Amino acid sequence: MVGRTIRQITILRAKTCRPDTPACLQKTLVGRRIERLDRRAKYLVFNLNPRPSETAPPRLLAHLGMTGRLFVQPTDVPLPGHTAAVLRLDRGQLVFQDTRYFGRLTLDTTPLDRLGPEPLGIHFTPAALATALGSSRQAVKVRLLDQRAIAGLGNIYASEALFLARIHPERPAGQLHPKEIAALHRSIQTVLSQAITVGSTVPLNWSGSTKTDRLFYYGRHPDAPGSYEERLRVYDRAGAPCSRRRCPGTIRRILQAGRSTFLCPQCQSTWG
DNA sequence: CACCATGTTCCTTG
DNA sequence: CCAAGGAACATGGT
Repeated sequence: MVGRTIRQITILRAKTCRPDTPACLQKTLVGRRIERLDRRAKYLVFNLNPRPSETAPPRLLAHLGMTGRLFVQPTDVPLPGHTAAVLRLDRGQLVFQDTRYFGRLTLDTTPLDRLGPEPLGIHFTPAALATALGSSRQAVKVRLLDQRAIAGLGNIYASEALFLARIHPERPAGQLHPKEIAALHRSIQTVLSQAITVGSTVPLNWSGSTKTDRLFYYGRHPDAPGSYEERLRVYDRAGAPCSRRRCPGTIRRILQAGRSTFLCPQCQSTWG
């Protein structure tokens, strides 16, 4: 997409670009060239070329929410159901499809200012994690989902990281011992790195009959059952035996801040 | 029919 | 100040 110019914009769901308006996006983006793509937390950042009078180049933020998909397709291919927005380019069109409309496509970049450190960035050290956890009495799992503490960790990988670190999700965040913080730090990086590796090995193929799409799945992959499955150890595995060697535990599901948490009560201890 | 869902922000209440 | 809970966004799978 880098180097292409936005020729036309169609917003089919006005709320997708809030707090902006479709007209604002139209005015700001049409005729603009995409100079660079960045990622910050779960935001995809489109850096656009500035106009002569402008000091700062505008940035377009995309967040996929839970069901969003972003892809380029030829202009003569019909739009899929639940298409929220279309950016027509020099060649092809960028489609933002979002079944549940939790996603965003906006010029409002203020969410970036509130984000904590990137878990795979150089600033994310055990000390940085200790700072992020602070002296909070909040459950560590809930804390890990706070994007101001750590940027880009979601519900699945929060459970996975705590399982790998053998830390009970309900432990108060501020009461973890230095060794546990070090283990959690390592586990977060391991879980995310492995997920990225798995994702990057899934072949991308838009042509022909296969719909292999490099998306992440926690259940069976729709086209390749078993072969490209993510290997999640606890998430969505309530009732299954713990995958840790010689652990007799059973994976349990609990609710924290309205979200599902999965854990093994046997090997994730409640008391450091 | 009921309940659940990979996310984030904002608001109210205690 | 902190923490918890609900709402909002809205659809589809089981």
